[in-house]
This record gives sequence, C-alpha cells and structure tokens, in this order.
Amino acid sequence: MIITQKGQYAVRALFALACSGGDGPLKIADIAIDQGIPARFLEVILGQLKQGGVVDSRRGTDGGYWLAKSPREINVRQIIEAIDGPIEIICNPESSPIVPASEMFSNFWKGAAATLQQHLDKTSLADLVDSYEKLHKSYVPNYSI
Amino acid sequence: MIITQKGQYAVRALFALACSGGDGPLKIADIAIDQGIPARFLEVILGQLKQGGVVDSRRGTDGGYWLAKSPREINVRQIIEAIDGPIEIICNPESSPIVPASEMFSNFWKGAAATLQQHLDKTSLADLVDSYEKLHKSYVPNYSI
DNA sequence: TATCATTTCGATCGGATTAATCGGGAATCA
DNA sequence: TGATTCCCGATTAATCCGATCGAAATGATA
Repeated sequence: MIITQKGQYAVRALFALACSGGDGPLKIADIAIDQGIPARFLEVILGQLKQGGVVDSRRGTDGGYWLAKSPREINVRQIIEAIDGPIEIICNPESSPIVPASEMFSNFWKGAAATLQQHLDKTSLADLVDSYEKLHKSYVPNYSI
Repeated sequence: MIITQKGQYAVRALFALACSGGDGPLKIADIAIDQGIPARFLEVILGQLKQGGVVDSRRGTDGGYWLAKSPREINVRQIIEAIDGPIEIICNPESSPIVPASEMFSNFWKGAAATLQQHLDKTSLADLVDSYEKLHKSYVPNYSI
C-alpha cells in the first residue's frame, strides 16, 4: 500500500463535504456513516485537516465541519500531504550507506515520485465530484433507442 | 514510503549484476558490499528474484547469480513487482464497506497507480546503467578551457 | 569420493508504523 | 442550565517490515 488508509479516509471525508455544497456544517457522525469511516478515527483525521487549514469547524448543537476553500482549490495531493506528509517513493534512512550509484538512484526515485505528485496535483475535489456525478448518471437506464 | 526497502535493494542488486556485464556469476557477499545491502537479507531478495525468473544462479565454488535476461529486457516495474507484488496506490481490505462513491474512488486510485506503473515500466536496467555512466563521467574534471 | 564454498529454505524476532479506540474537557447555542 | 458537538492527549491492538539464524542441499574441484 502506498497511501495510507488514513489518507484515503481524508479524501473521502472531504469529498462528502464538497458534495454537500456548503449549506450548513456536516457532523462527524454523518460523514462517518456516509462514507463508511470509523467515527472515532474520523475525529482524528478532521482535526489534522483543520490544522492544515483545509477545513474549518464549529462546536455545539448545529456544529460540524465545512471546507475552508472552494472544492476547485483543494487537490488530492494537498489532502494526502496534510495527513501523511510529503509523498515520496522511498524514504532514505540515515543509516543507509552511500555507494557510488546512490546519487543516480536518488534521482531516479525522485523522478518517479514527481510523476505521481503531478497526477494527484491536477485532480481537485471538484473534479472528484464531477466524476462521481458522471458515473452516477450513467446508471440511469436510457430506453430511448 | 511507497516502495519498500526490499524493493530498492532488489533494484540495486540487479543493477550491480547488469554492470558486471555477465562475465561470470556474482556472489551474494560481493553484491552486498558493492551496494551496501545486508548480506543475509540479500539472500532472501535474490531467492525471490530467482522465483520470479529475473535471475538465475549456481551453487558451489564458482557459484553466484546472473541476470536471466538482457538488461534491456528487465524494467524496474518487473523487479519491484517480483519483490513486493503488484504496484498499487491503495490496498482495499475486504472489510471496507461499500458506499455510493466507492467505485469512483477505486477508478481514481487505479488511474494514479497506472501513471506510476508506466513510469517504472519504461526504465530498464540498461537505462539505469546508462544514467549511471553518464553521471559518473561528469565527475571527471575537465581542464580544457 | 571427499571436501569446501556457496546457494537455498524456512522459521523467527524485534521494532516501527498504522489503525483505531477511549475518556474526559471545552465550546456553542437554545 | 443542559444538550450537543467538537477537541485533545494518551493508549491499545494489529500489522508489516527489515533483518537474522541454522541447517540442508548442491556444485566444482582435486
């Protein structure tokens, strides 16, 4: 596995917030049921996303969470990195000995990471909502010839 | 971390075999020193690569390992997958509940994995040797104005 | 055939990381 | 004041990964 479960949960939770369109905050419990995420774990995740400035929140009876920016301005890479830290292909332990080919390999893995980062960069929450709606529409049977 | 240490070791070990140019097998101990890999761990890795048909080996006094195919025919993706299994962005546990957006997300992560796979696909062992030699040549000081 | 060097195989261990949970405290609003 | 909800720190539980070990099988050589 490359991206942690926690990171996936984060994307799903924000997707739910984006879908709600911003009329009133969404409660943890509701998002959890909606997206099949353990509620208590989602608490932790949303807390981290708030720290990262991706969402904002309010307590109390009509409390809950909402997106801090527009869905068009939030991309998947930002979400993942707010949760799991920088997206790397490899993590270079301090102890790893330097051999003649180390530099070449380091460059190579950096290049691989870059292609992945770019791909996640160019997908925004709005894009996810779009693809979901497109996919969902195609389920509606079409009987016109 | 996305690609395991074990996978990295595998690429480095095969790089060493590719560099040796195929004159006689290379011993585990030698590769280990050359690339800074724990020898005992390299045993496991090379065993797995043999199962995957990437290398071949012989025991005894002049034993050791060699590439089963030409460096041009072995790419990084094959190596990684022989060691760590298929390159996925996410691993979907059985227990994960299905929600309406599950299919959309599944497609999305598959797409992300595909870009990474393609990048690793198009880099062969021969390419790595080439980049290493190119990089190494640049270290030689050039005093001609 | 005897011997030596080397690969081969399976089991295992500790540590790190991750997933998830818990209890209680603090804000918000009616 | 009370109900609701977020907030925070600590803790457990489970999994995975890197690495190691001992002993057996095999091949080359003399």
